[in-house]
Amino acid sequence: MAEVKKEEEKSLNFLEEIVEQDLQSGKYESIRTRFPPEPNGYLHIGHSKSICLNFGLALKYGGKTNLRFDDTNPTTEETEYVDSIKDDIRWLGFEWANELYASDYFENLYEFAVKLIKKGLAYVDDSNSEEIAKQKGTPTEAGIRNKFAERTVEENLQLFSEMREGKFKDGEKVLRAKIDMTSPNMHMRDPIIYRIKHAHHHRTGDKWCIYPMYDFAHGQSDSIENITHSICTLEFIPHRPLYDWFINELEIFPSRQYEFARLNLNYTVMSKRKLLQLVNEKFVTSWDDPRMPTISGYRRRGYTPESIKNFADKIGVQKRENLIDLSLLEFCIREHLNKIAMRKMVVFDPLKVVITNYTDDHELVKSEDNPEDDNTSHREIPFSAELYIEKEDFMENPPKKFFRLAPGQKVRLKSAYIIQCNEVVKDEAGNITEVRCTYIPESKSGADTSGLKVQGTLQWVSIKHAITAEICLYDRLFRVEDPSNEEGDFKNYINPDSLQVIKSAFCEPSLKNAKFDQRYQFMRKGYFCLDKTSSEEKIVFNRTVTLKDTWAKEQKKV
RNA sequence: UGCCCGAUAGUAUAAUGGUAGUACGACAGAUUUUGGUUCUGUUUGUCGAGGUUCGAAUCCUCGUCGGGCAACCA
Repeated sequence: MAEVKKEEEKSLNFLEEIVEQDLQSGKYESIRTRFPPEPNGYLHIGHSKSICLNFGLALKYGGKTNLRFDDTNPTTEETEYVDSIKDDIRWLGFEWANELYASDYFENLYEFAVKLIKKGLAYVDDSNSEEIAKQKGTPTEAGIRNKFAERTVEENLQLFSEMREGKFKDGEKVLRAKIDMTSPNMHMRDPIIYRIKHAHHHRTGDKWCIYPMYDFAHGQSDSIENITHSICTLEFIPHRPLYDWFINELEIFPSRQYEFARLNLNYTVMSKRKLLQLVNEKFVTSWDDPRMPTISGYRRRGYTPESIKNFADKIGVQKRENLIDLSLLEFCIREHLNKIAMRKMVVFDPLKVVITNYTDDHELVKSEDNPEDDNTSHREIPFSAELYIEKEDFMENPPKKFFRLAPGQKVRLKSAYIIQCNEVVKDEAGNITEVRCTYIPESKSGADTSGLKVQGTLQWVSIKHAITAEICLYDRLFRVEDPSNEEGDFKNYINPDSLQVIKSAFCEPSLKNAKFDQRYQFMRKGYFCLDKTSSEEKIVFNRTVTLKDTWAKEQKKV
């Protein structure tokens, strides 16, 4: 009962409302959606919003979703992108009903164009692109129709056929829909629907030298597939009258287009064109560079599909422009990783600690793999008289509320003993080279009879048992919230410190067996995963996200 | 200057003519063998002016502000 109520309280987004109405009114028995990427780049986090919407809607209401590649422009599209897109969708955990291509419909689309010509609603225009642009007018001035619009149906049929046969060069002729050159909607002013491109297509090869424009391919493809709800982003709103016009004149299945606001994330850019620049101009290493907002970038960085889907759910769906806080995405990944990550101890910037009263060679201490898990497993970690702790966890002259190690101060070494610092050793230049401590034997974790209470707990590694690894620390790629909205080139706002590499960090020995699909929390540091380049010879970790750090925040205030 | 979208805390998102709520963030506190997690509390909002109504975030009018539209791109 309580569950039902909860379900009711969760309100629908505007697309869900439309779907429910259409289902209740009997307009459709079931729905069909599609995700229509153009294979000219990798998918980014913005696409994941669209993917979750399209697949999510179908899943929720018992419909199906097609994956359809919008491949009508052979000069920018490649098979590499097709593969990466399929890979990313699968990784997110969605299954498409059919893998389709707009290019599957080239023959249908050609016939549609012929039908339009026969109805006197399309004509072949010999003007070049400058002339066409000029005749189109401006938003405030009507366009004018040129003499080619007066060609007869027979002439148009003949010329269009010759276009297909390859009798003309690129740009020599186009096919235009005959609609209204005075429309206040620029898209209705006799839009170009076919252009000549003697280019090799990634699927149809050299079969075609004319290719349909987006507006003459997308809606018709939706219609051919009986898509009931064709969901796209806001910039296609002015295309909707055209979308409906073609469907109406062609007398085909009436798919309907609905628009939502695309996702924008602060401190990043979200356009394939810009992302391609970052790759081509080597600001990042590749499309899946962990700093990239691509799905493959987030994957390599250690984000989970669950966290991204949860994020998509939390940001909601609306028609207003938005700029989402990165902190929400980070919240989503921390929330998931906190539950699943194995805890490990790693020291990035070592300071040597000598336990002067520890006489054994070493012992093994037990530590839980995940305190969030009631049935957590445990591992054994070697403890000895010579350890590394983090340099920043020691201060010779600490401020108040510094709960870490300092002369005379006690801290607990996680899962081991409480130690007290007695002596600071320096080199001739005055740099601290090691600190000498004593441990309290009765304070062993799990068997503490010392009665001591300390405020700080540190991670540590035994020097002679430690293994080393390279660690990549990532930060936001841009220094400003909205790089695309700043003056000048967005690349001027790249954060120069978006990547910091620690060549040799000291890790507890169990990380020797780190697995590619396992997520780790390096205690008090953040969440990490193995990079795809990692090998037995050289272990490489990527930082997915830091832990929340209220101490750092506190210090910033000072 | 034409047409089309949109406007609710810092950021998102609910309330569908009837108590402006939720999440993230921020701030404060409790708990803690991670300055993590968890828990509690606090803070801040209906773009403006009119109108309809017993009652308006919601309906109407006029403004204001933001975004989009003039690729042989999608």
